[in-house]
Amino acid sequence: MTTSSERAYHAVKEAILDGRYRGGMRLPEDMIAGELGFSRTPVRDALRRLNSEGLVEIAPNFGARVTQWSQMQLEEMTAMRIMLEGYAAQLAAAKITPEELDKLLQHNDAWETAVSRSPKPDIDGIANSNLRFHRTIVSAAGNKFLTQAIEPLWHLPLVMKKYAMFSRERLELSRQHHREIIAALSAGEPQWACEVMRTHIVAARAFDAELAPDAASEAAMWSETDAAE
Amino acid sequence: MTTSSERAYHAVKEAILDGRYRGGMRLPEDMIAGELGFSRTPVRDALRRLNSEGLVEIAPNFGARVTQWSQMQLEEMTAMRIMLEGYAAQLAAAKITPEELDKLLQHNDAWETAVSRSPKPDIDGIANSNLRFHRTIVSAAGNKFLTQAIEPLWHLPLVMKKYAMFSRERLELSRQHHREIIAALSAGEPQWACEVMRTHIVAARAFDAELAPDAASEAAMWSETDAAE
DNA sequence: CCCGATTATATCGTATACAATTTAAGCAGA
DNA sequence: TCTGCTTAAATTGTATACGATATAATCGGG
Repeated sequence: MTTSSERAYHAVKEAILDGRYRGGMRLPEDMIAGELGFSRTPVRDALRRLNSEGLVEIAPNFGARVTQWSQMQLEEMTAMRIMLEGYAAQLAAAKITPEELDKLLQHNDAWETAVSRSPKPDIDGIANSNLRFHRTIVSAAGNKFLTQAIEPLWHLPLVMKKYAMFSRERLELSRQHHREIIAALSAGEPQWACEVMRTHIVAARAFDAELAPDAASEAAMWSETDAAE
Repeated sequence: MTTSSERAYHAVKEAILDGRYRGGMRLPEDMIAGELGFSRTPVRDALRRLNSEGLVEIAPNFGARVTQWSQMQLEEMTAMRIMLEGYAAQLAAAKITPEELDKLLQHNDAWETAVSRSPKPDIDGIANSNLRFHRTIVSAAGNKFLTQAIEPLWHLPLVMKKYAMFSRERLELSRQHHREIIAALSAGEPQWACEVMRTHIVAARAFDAELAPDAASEAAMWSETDAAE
């Protein structure tokens, strides 16, 4: 049986990533405890854990609120992803196993299925399979500290998936990138893998910036506090 | 007044970095609480926070123990430092302020003083001023996520400072590196700064590996568990 | 003498109670 | 009406109690 702390952690995390708990919203321990049917203790554990992952911020004697990122921080996160995931792809190319490659193919199949669902692409499906795809590569890189450094940076795209504009061009380009990444990893070419991965993330950033210049900052900045005034 | 959780956190962290709590040692909440004069609650908070920083590992219904790193993980950590601190130096070169540069000079002065203390170098002084030196650069880089990713990687050199061999050559080389880093940052040369910083860390790794081939792994692997058997 | 089951101990997981602190509200006075 | 102080409410910080779980020790059988 999983502990209450664990379940509280996942429940709150999911609520934040789903957008039910929005940036800036306060998260009183009592409230969460009431919603989930636990006491404050496990909720406290969960909030502090989320704090260390950067999803919530805690002020002494005041409590937790959902982190809201500024436009500048969004750019900082992306810059980090480019560096770290590029490195991950490089390492993975040298040591990825057939099993991991197979898993990668499966996630990519799921991704393509979600993309070509009619009449509209399956946004949740895209986000989930995409995350698994990237996570598999980082895992294959086999550096525990790299994994820990990257994980929090994936919160951003998940929080913002609802605001993302997935044009047909963008999806087609991502599809090509995914396939080329798989090719580079299969071929065991570290530098190739690194550069394609960087391209993949940079291109996504460009689409976010050009197609929806304000959506990102809006999504990030929107706060419960502001709304109340 | 700082909270008990905060103080417990710093107390335990210091004990680990000082080597009083060694790798593999169990840290029962009751025991720590007794030593520090707190109840279990704040100690629990502290241990979970240290867990997320990687200094302790927690198993459900078993408790916390001080993390011990394998030789491979030590290498992974260093590889991460090379990448992240190189990037930090690059960013810092473009935006460091005169105040930060001044602070950097002060930490370097302190470092040189500690190095040339007679009759023997001041190991603690070296470790502390060195950490402040590096931390100032990362802070000047102005990327919050970069800071968070690097901080846990500094635990390693602090835990191992007592085992490190600081030969005169090594200290002299580090001195030159520090000065060149300052020069590159002053000149606002990102690429120069990045490469010197990488050199600095790689060189340190080489000294650790060559001068004391087993000390590192010994320090890392030595465990309370093993000793008891 | 060794091995498996059972009890005992140590430790954590969670709930709850109360103290401490911060924020917000209300009120008096200028 | 606005400012400053006092009071009230909300929320966290900490201690403690009890139940749950894993590890270690003990005991009986082979």
